[in-house]
Amino acid sequence: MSRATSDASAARRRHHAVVFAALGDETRLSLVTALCGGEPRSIAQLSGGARITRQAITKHLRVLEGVGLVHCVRCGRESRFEFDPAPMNELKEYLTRVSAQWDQVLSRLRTLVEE
Amino acid sequence: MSRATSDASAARRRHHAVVFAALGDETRLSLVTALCGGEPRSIAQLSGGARITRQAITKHLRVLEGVGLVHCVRCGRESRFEFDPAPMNELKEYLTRVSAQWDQVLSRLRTLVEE
DNA sequence: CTAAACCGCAACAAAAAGGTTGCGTTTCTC
DNA sequence: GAGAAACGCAACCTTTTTGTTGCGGTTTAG
Repeated sequence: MSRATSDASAARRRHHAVVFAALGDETRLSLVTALCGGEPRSIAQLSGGARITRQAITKHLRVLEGVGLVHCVRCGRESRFEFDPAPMNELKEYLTRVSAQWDQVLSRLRTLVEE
Repeated sequence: MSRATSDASAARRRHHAVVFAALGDETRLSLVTALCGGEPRSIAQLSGGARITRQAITKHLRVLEGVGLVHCVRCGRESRFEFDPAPMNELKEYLTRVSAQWDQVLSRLRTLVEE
């Protein structure tokens, strides 16, 4: 494997890691759940009912925005956040690749045993 | 939704969050990549070539083990770690559910526009 | 116009994560 | 049996993350 290729795969891995990390928090996962229902929601709406402050919710939203899981549209005095599925699809592809590789390992093992 | 149901979904979300968090680190993602290739590897093997200490690698492996992504078998004087795909499959299902929900949102939106 | 709603920024504190070092134990190897 | 290899445990440090509070700036509603 060339240097450029390994650099590229390292960069891809790093990117996957930050997206995984963004989803690696219960509060942020709740926000994703709330937003993937369809309607964009303001910060006030999203922090209503939460047991942490609006500022904390805002920080979590900025983390999600940072990896592209949501994007923000300023609308008058409120900031509306909307879900974006693209990063999740990347993760799904990654998980699928790993699973496929593992299945291949298992089938090779089975073949070996049968011989 | 009943109280028991919302508790259960909260617990499920919490579980997903910790698995996501386990994958949300570049070093741990490298370890997963190394282990899903098939052969179980010892800590010494996995930390050989890394630029961090064996102890740091050990901690990361314990995190992965904590969410079931790998399991450890003591083999003489060495601890061999092996990949386990189950938690990744759970995440894949979760991502699929969210994507499906989002697609439904989009198709509803399209129907609304066409009317 | 005034008050309230919605939000951003910055400073701070507490907790968790990531990493290192030192040391002791068990297990091979010669 | 002695030394080396592989590992676990625990203390410690540093950085990042998570959350709060206070304040000021817009935008909306009455």
